[in-house]
This record gives sequence, C-alpha cells and structure tokens, in this order.
Amino acid sequence: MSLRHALLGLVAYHPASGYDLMAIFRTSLAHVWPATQSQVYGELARLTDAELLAVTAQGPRGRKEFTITEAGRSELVRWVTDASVNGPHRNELLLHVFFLGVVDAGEARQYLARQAELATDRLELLRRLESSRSWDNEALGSYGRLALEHGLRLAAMERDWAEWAASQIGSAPTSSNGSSTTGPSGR
Amino acid sequence: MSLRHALLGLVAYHPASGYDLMAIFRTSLAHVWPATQSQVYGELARLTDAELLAVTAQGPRGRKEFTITEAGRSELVRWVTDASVNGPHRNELLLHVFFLGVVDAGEARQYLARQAELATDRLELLRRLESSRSWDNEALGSYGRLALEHGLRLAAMERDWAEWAASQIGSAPTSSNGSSTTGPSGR
DNA sequence: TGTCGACATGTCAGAACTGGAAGGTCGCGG
DNA sequence: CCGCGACCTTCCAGTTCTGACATGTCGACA
Repeated sequence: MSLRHALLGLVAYHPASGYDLMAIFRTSLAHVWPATQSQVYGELARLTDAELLAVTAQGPRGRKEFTITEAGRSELVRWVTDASVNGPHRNELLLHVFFLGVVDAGEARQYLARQAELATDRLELLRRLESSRSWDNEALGSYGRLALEHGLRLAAMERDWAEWAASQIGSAPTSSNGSSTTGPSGR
Repeated sequence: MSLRHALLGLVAYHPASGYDLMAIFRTSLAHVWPATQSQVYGELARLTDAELLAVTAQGPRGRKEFTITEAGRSELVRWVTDASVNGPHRNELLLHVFFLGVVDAGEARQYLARQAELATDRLELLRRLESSRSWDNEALGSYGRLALEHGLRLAAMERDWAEWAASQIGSAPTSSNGSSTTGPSGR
C-alpha cells in the first residue's frame, strides 16, 4: 500500500506523468522505494479509478498528466502523519550473517570485510550526491535532505558494524561474551 | 529467493519441521526476514521437490522433519558467501519523510519526535533481549550476536537521526544549508 | 473420560512485485 | 526529409507475499 502513497506524494508535490514519475523512482527514490514501470502505470490507473488522482492534461505522445484530488490529498496527509505505519523490514545482509556459521571463520571474516567495503562505497556515493548541485535546486524540498542524512548515517553505521563484526570472528569462537569492543552510542 | 535460503540455513543448523521453523520466524527472524506459514510450508515443499531438502523423519501429528541434502548445503554455502546478493531495501520511514512537506512544520516535527521514541523503544527491547538468557543457550550460534549488535546500532542511529531531524525543522525552512549540527561519523 | 491448548500441515484468493515485450509518437540533427 | 534517440503508455506471465480458513492429532490435567 506504500507505492500508492508514494505516487500521491510525488504528484502532490508537482503534477506529473507516469514517465516523469518513473524518472524519480529511478533516481531519488531508488534506494528508498524501488518500483517498476508496470507497477507505476498500474497503480496510477487504480488511483485515477479511485478518484485520488485525476488526469488534468494530455500531452504530445499520449502523455497523461496526473494531479492529486482533494480526496487524494487528505488520504496522503492521513498517511504521512500516521506514525504507526511501519512495514516489516527485511534485511538480506543479516540473513547472510545468521548463517555464516556454515563456512569457516576465514570466509566469514572475508564476507564481512567485503560488506564494510560496500558500505564505504555507499557512503562515498551519498557524500558525492550531497555536494552535487542537483540537490537543493529541485526535487523533494528540504525533507529530501533529512532522508539523505539518514542514508549517510546508515552507511557509516554499517561500515563500522561490519568492521567490528569482522574483528569479532575467531577471537570468540562460540562462548564467552566479548561485546565490549564497541557498543552502540549509549544514554 | 531469500526465503529459500533462510530455510536452507535453518535446516542446515538443525533438522526441523515446518512448525519448528515457523517458531523461529516468529521470534529470532521476525525483524530480519518475516515469513508466513503458507510461505514456509509452500517453500519447504518446493525445496523438497528440488532435492535441496529431504524428509528424514516423521513424527506424531503428521510431523515431517526436514534435513538438508548435499546439494542443499552447497547451494547454501554458495549463497552465504556471495556478497553481491543484495536485495533492494525499502524504507517506509524515509518515504514518509520525503513527503512530510504536505503537512505543517509542527506536525512534521511531531512525527519525527514520535519516530525517535519508537526507535528508543526498539533499542530498549533489543537491550533486554541481549541480556536475556534465551540467547547464548540455543539458536543461531555466535553469529546471531552479530546480528543483534547490528540491530542495536541501527536503533541507536535511528533514534539520534530522528531527534536531529526533528530539531532541523523550522530552523531552516527551505534554503540555507544547516547540515553542521551532527554529521555521520567521519573518516 | 472429556476437553482444551499446543502441535502440525495444507490450501486459497488476492495483492504486490519482477522483468520483459510490444507499440507508437515527437523533435532534432545531419 | 529521414532516421534515431528520447518520450510515453499498455499488457502480460510468473513469483513472492499476505492473511486468512480448514482440518486434524496428541498429551496433560481435572
């Protein structure tokens, strides 16, 4: 049900066609809420059907520009401020970690070290995005900056965690609590 | 394709029935890879069909105990060490944040403050889980502890981020870069 | 002995998501 | 004026996921 609201949010921000929206899903939203063409166009049709969106302009190549309706906007507002909405989050990385016991310690350590590298790359990528212009010019207002900061902190956290995790392996084979090295920021 | 591997991993760790596996999905894996009954039983049937698992014992109530086959184990090992496997991650929280512009600053700040509370609760929950016995006794070896640490750091990061984000709102309405307050740990 | 909770599996309709194919139009540069 | 890349939508087959409903057995305890 979240794709529905993502579309409402984007169209509320500025009227757009399916094509325009896809461009946003491929860029800004790629790491937040991936969606394919078929999904987007299908959902737009359903939203129009439900009168949460309306086609308010037709362009050159059969282009249909969607605008949010009053009903659509109030549904969007309801959803946006509803803190209880929280889909289950799947984490493929952690799933790997759970089963790292099937390979020897060396391979496990190597896997975690690689994840640290990948997290570092993500961090680098986001930092470049942060300093790039495309940012404060257009797009999702100042709130996009908050999302970016979340991404930066997440990448940094995952890098640190993966390095810590790699260092844990072998040093404490099965028993004995060795959780002291670095804990999450306390309070 | 990940549920498949989660099942292989669990069965590799210890032979189990669908019922046993469901108990694990409801607890240890609940926040890592949620799965429903229908999914688990269906996937077990498919895995048995593909001869990655085999039924090696039958119990009282039609209970079927699954064991991993050689083919299953090698597929599991292949997957576990493949760092390139990384499903797209959806983040409903960030989707909300992107569209927080549709409500006024007060409501937006309130939303973020609430998220900070929720993150704090999650942190508390995990800390309790960490000190609880059920932990080093059984379950997913020492690697589960690494996953728990990931959860702890993630919860702490989200709490801090949400508090920071709430503090940003209103102070810098649209323009002017105010990213200085707290950045992710640098390097 | 009866009954109730835990054990245990199976099936299904519908929603969400994936990945790709197909088809058509406009506009600009050569 | 023509060809090609960008624009733009629609449809579909297959997989995964959700949220039930249905069915039945065993064991402990009153």
